[in-house]
Amino acid sequence: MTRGTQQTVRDTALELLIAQGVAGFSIEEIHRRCGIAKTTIYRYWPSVHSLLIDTVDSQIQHLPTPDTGTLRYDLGALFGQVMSMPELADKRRMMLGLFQAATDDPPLRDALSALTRKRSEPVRNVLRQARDRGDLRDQIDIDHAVNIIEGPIIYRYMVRGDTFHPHDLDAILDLVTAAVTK
Amino acid sequence: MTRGTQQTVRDTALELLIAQGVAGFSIEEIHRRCGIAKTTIYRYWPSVHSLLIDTVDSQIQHLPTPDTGTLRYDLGALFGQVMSMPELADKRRMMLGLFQAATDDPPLRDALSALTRKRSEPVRNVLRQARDRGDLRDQIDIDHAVNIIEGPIIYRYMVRGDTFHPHDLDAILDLVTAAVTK
DNA sequence: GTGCAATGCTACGGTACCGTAGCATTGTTT
DNA sequence: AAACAATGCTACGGTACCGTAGCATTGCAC
Repeated sequence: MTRGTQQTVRDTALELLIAQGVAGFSIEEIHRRCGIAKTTIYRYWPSVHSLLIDTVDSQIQHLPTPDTGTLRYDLGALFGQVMSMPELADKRRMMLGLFQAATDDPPLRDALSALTRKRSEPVRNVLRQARDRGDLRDQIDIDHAVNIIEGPIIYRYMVRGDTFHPHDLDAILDLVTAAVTK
Repeated sequence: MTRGTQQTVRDTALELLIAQGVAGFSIEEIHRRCGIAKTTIYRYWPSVHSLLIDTVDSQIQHLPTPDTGTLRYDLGALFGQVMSMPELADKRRMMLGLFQAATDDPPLRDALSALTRKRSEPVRNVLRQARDRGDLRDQIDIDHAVNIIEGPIIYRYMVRGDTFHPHDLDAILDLVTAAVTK
């Protein structure tokens, strides 16, 4: 059951990365959590580092794009969903650790860019829909617009870890929507 | 020369925190860097943790507020200065590590809030100036406005570590200024 | 120059991890 | 049941830190 073993390690590694962040990511802890022998893990991954990269890669997933007909509603639907997901506090720790570690680790940096890029795909999509409807300011750069929209929310709730009230989300989305639409 | 010793440790600790981030912050490394004996350091600080808190506190400093008469120019002056400071890449690592570590460390969290609050003080000030001139949208919340302005820039350059072009800064500031002004 | 406070040195015991070696066990295939 | 692959177990040697103890040294105060 080669496949099963590797998959168990992958799952446990992800669980650990979410729970403890990069700092707590170790082969010994993965072993403790899933029982698979340290030596077995080393037979499939040459180092902790390679397993970390692998784990980050496995996180990349496709997210659906809402299409309510209005940018503001699309964004509300999108972030409302994200901000209410259960493991948010844990993913926060994970992401901060990853960003930090990626500073001097090019492979991790690449894996992480792919992850964040994929994660912001729906925002890019709803902006394209808005542009196609003619709702965006002229000549606006989509990447900048994505940045304006995600930035305040991510910085506030993911980086600083401030408490979240739906009212705040609405206020922020009102403002950033105003910034990019006609 | 009690004072001198403690100050040397503080300075070295800060230098190390900037260079290596929280992960590389250790008493032994501070000793290696400044020559002051490990035991002496432990005579003044009971643990690594307390020295870390102390070091973060010592980072808090007052920043000047520009007053050009226009919000957009004030912001340009402010962030132009910040984005061109020499140790930016290193402070990036430091801040990310601190935010992460603060997640489950209340004293550190408090020290860090004070630091980020102080750091955003000039932004709050130029927004107040703009409001007093009557340039802001009505009933806008200053804290939200600060968040809208800093968020995109900090997320992009500090968190993700993307390369920085002055042109991008201008584009972002144009958009966020539009979001908060009449 | 004597005495006392500050600082330094060395050596611990403890913890947690890395990555590897050698051998034992399990379980599937045939 | 024999053979083989996958997995597990135990024990290493190595590294880097923590925080403490005991004693040696320095250097300023008087």
